[in-house]
Parts: sequence; structure tokens; C-alpha cells
Amino acid sequence: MGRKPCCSKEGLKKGAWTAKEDMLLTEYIKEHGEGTGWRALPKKAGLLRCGKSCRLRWVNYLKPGLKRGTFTPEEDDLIVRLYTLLGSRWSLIAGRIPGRTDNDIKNYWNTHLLKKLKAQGNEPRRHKSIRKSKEKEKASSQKKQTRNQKTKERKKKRKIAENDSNIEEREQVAKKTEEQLQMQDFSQAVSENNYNFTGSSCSQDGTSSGASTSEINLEENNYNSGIYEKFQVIDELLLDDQWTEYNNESHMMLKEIYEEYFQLVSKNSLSF
DNA sequence: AACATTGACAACCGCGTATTA
DNA sequence: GTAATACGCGGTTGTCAATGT
Repeated sequence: MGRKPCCSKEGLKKGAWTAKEDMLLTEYIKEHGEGTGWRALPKKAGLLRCGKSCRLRWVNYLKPGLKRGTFTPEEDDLIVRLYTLLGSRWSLIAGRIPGRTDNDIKNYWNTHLLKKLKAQGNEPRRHKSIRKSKEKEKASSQKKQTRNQKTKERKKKRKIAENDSNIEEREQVAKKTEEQLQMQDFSQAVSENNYNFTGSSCSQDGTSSGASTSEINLEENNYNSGIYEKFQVIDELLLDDQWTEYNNESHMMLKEIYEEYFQLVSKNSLSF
């Protein structure tokens, strides 16, 4: 019953992708297309990765049409507005910004935009985490605290290891030098005695359709409790002349999102 | 120069949902 | 209908580079 058994993760590679792996994945997808099932792809493409990892690499990095580099002020503004509107639904936001992935936007938000907005005193209201319970948040903050500690320890260890290997290296060099000197002596002795001698060297949808009705579920009632307020925010956004002036297309897009949002809320029979 | 901190971003993990036998 | 699995998403972590002390 059910689907085929899941892949064993044993022997699968993790960490940064190599150029060769990128090439294998790209070539396979070019030839067979994207929708052939991520689960079986790695084996068919000759990759020692899990399907999940392949999908992520493709979607976030290799897929044609992805924009790299700095975000434009228009993109910044759009992200901020969409965040205000949708919260951390990065795939939905990404679906509205051509060439950018959810991961991209998420990273950019966390490392640039949030700080920028804080500095301007415009920090957006934090949306309720979609999944996280308070317990998890607590655990997460504890993890965060130990993280710096771990980093420190890792660096310490690496330093020690480097030192050790340096010592080892130095010892080896010293040993080699000594051996070479001995060999030279020997060689010299041999040559002095007219013998022939030969030496040897040695030598790692985001589209709107993705917003199923379940995305705004009843568990999020707290989140939705501020929905009236949210609609006011949307109205403000839509009535913002400055915004309307410089980006009419995006303005239309926000209107569409407004419609979608309204429909989703209606489907969940939320009254306000 | 050495060490600590912060920034940046790719990649991983775990969960909820969709799909399938 | 049900259980098992795949898929997609958001949150988190790992790691290297840059910057500060």
C-alpha cells in the first residue's frame, strides 16, 4: 500500500555542491524536464544526493532565469509590502517577484531588509510564526545561544588541528630534509664512486495557486484575529499614491493579491 | 597579528499537505 | 477510507569572508 518505499539516506552526499554535480543535475533536467519526480532523479542522473537536495539546488540556484545579485529598490519595496500583507509566506512572495526564489528573499529579508527597516524605525509587525509553538521558540533561542559557543569551540578545534597538522608537517619536512641530506650524502658518495643513481619524487508554487485554503487555517485564528487591521493595511497600501505612481503594474498585482486574500478568508468563513 | 564578531548565503531539517496504492 | 510516502515550505544551521577590537 501507499507509495514506494523512501530512499535510504545512507551513503548520500551532503554539503556544498560541486561544479560536476551541478552539471549532472542541469543536464538531466534539460533532457528529461523538471516534473519527472525528484525522488528518483538523483539515481538516474548519477548523483549521490537525495531528491530533496536536488530539488533545492535546482530551484534555488541552477534553474534558468534566476536573478543573482543585489535587489533593486523596487524589489525591496515590493518585498516589504508583500511581507506586511502576507507575512513570512516566502513562496507566495517569491511568486510575485520574477527571478527571485523564496530562499533568496528569505535570506535577504533576514540579513538586509529587516535591519534596514529597524534602522528607519519602520520595523514591520512580526507575524505569528506559521508553525512554531512557544516551546519550540524557546528551544530555538536556546539553540541560538549555544550556537556561538559551538562556533567558538569548532574554531578552537580547527586551530588545534591546524597546529597539530602544522607540527606534523614541520616534522615531516624536517624528516624529509634529513632524509634528503642523507640521500645527498649517499648520492654524493655514490657519484664519487662513479655509480649510476636515479631518484624518485613523491608527491568536496510559490504561485498563488500554492495558496491552498488550508494555508490560512483555523489554527491561525490568532493570526487572523487582526484581519480587519490587516485589511486596513492593504487599503493603505493600495491607496498609497507614491506607490501607485512609480509602479502601476505592481499596484495591480497587489490588487490581485487582495482579491485572493479576500477569497481565502471568505472560504474559511471568518467574520470580522 | 590574533582573535572575536558579524554578514551573507547555501544547504539542511522537520513539519504539514498532497498523492497514491 | 487508510496508511505510507513524496513534495513543498518555512525555519534553522553551517561555513566562509569581511570587519572590528
